[in-house]
Amino acid sequence: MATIKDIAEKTGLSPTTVSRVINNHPYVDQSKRIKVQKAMQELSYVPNSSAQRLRGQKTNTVAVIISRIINPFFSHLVDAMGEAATDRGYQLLLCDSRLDAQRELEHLELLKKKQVDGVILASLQNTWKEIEPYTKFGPVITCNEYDKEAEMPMISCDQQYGGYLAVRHLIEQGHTRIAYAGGVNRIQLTYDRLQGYRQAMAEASLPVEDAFIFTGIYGLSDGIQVFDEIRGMEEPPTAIFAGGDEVAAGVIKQAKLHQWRVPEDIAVVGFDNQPLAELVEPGITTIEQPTKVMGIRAMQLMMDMIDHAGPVTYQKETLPLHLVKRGST
Amino acid sequence: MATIKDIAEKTGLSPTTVSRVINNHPYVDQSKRIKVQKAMQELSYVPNSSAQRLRGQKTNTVAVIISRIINPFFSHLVDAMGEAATDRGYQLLLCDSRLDAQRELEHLELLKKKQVDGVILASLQNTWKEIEPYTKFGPVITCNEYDKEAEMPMISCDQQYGGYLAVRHLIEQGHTRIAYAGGVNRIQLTYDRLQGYRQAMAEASLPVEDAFIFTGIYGLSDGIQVFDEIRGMEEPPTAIFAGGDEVAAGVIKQAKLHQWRVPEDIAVVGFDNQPLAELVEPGITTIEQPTKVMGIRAMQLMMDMIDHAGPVTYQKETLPLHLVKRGST
DNA sequence: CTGAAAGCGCTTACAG
DNA sequence: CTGAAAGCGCTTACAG
Repeated sequence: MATIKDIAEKTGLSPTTVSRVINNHPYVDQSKRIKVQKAMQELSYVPNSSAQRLRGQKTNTVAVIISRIINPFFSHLVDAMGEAATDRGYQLLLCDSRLDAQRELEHLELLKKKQVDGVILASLQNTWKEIEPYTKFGPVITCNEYDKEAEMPMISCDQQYGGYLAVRHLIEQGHTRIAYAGGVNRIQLTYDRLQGYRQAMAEASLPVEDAFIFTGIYGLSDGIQVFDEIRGMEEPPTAIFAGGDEVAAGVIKQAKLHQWRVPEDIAVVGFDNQPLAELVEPGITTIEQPTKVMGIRAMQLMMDMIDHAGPVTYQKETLPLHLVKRGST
Repeated sequence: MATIKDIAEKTGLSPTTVSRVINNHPYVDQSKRIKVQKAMQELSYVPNSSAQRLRGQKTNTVAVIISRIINPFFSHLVDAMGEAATDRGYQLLLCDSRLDAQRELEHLELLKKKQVDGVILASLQNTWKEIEPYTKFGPVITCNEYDKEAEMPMISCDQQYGGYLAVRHLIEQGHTRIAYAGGVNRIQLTYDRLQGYRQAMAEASLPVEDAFIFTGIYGLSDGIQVFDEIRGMEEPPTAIFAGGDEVAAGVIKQAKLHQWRVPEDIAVVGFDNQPLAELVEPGITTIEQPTKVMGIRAMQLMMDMIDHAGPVTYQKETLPLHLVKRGST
């Protein structure tokens, strides 16, 4: 493995000069520059990145923490972030927490280790109290998730409004008995969606029945289970707002299995507008999040923070959300 | 940011001793060990990873090259690899080529830069000729994709057999006019699936019509387009083997739109057994790949190669593939 | 335009 | 059991 010293020896120049041509400095004699470039070619020399990082105190890498990459929402978000990073010569280090708070903290250690220049939290398993100590080691921002108490930049969508939009739509379709099936309320984002549900119900003077509120619901199988519970009710809801398209797909799948018609017997609204939303039958009415824009904005903000390195004014940015109507309502 | 020197000063010991306790060396006086640990706590010290990497000539990171993370096949593969890596203290650096050969080569440069200890190619846009020079800078293996000429370890599935299984199944269902819609033949994996198709057809003495062979087909919209072409044919096929579940889903979606019944008017077989295969209606008969096992095996093999660092005997490993029967056939 | 020297933060023989 | 010294491969003032 060739080093800068090898190039220096081969060309009879100093490592300093070689370094200058590597980094495209001006004030290097043209003929020497060419000589160095030729030698680098011949020895297929590439600068050692650990040495550059150690010396430069910069990694050009940002860590992105998500809960799990197999969730299409995250894979699309990461895809957009990665593109934005590459455009400016940054790398993205993918870290999944698998919903484990401890693991999330371990990933934040990357900042202390100087293995990354900054961290984007797209999933949030800890509270601001746990996160805060890390912020003094480098920029930390949130994307998608947020925390009311946190004092860091956050790029997100108005989840309460999303929940409100979904439920208002169901109410407009004439429903009064509406169920909710979402994640865990400890997470702000989930909690807010439920608040949006309550807001729409209150606005229409409709009562909220405890039995219609399902929490800790995430995937397809959860959706199936929720439907089974609904099916067993004396007076079941006629509509359900699910906190994810996969949950919605599970409800629909199971409903059809039991000969319930969608949307006639049960109407369903999902969340995210994932590809599967238009593949299942009927298509899922859903709340679309501007995933791509959100990812790009978050990565750009992060890179700006790193590049300017000044104390960035703490800011929140909220992106619009809208309803996509399909056959399930 | 505390360094090893800070800890040494604070405790009145040498950096050497501090390093010893960081690395859990034996032969450190117990009381001193505790003193150092306390100081590390207080200064919230974490070793600088660039320094460790530079000094140790090891990164504990492996690069995984895929074409695009939003492809569920890859997100599941990466998920499995990531878990296997974490289990042994390795990190996974995700690199997407977006099907661009040049970008793939740039990712291979990570090996020269010593930013990773090895590379797993789960997507392959270059030929062995281009890849080969990189192999002298560290272990490079293939997972999922393969190349007949390449002399590197490869963990993969027998794609020809997969294609054969799919088409034989259609033939057993009584079909004789069978179309194929897959990727680009420049890729060995794709080419082999088509060979499997030909093999099954030949075995049943069925002719292969050129008009029934569609290549360069990848996503949902490609599937829609393929169906539209089929619909316009004088004598259309009665079945189609698609090189991916998304393509299959596109065909089915468009078929239903035009009132063709699936499988009565057109039977469809997909590939990968992705979640969506059981969500669409009818469910997609598909070829299941042991994605998880493949990912874990590849990562383990890579870590073995890195850890033993000896010249690994060049090996190929082929994993089983099987048919999952659903409503689309 | 060019080079010698110092140093980024660590670890590992080596000597005690 | 412990420490001084060298060195991993680079870049950046500094002096010329």
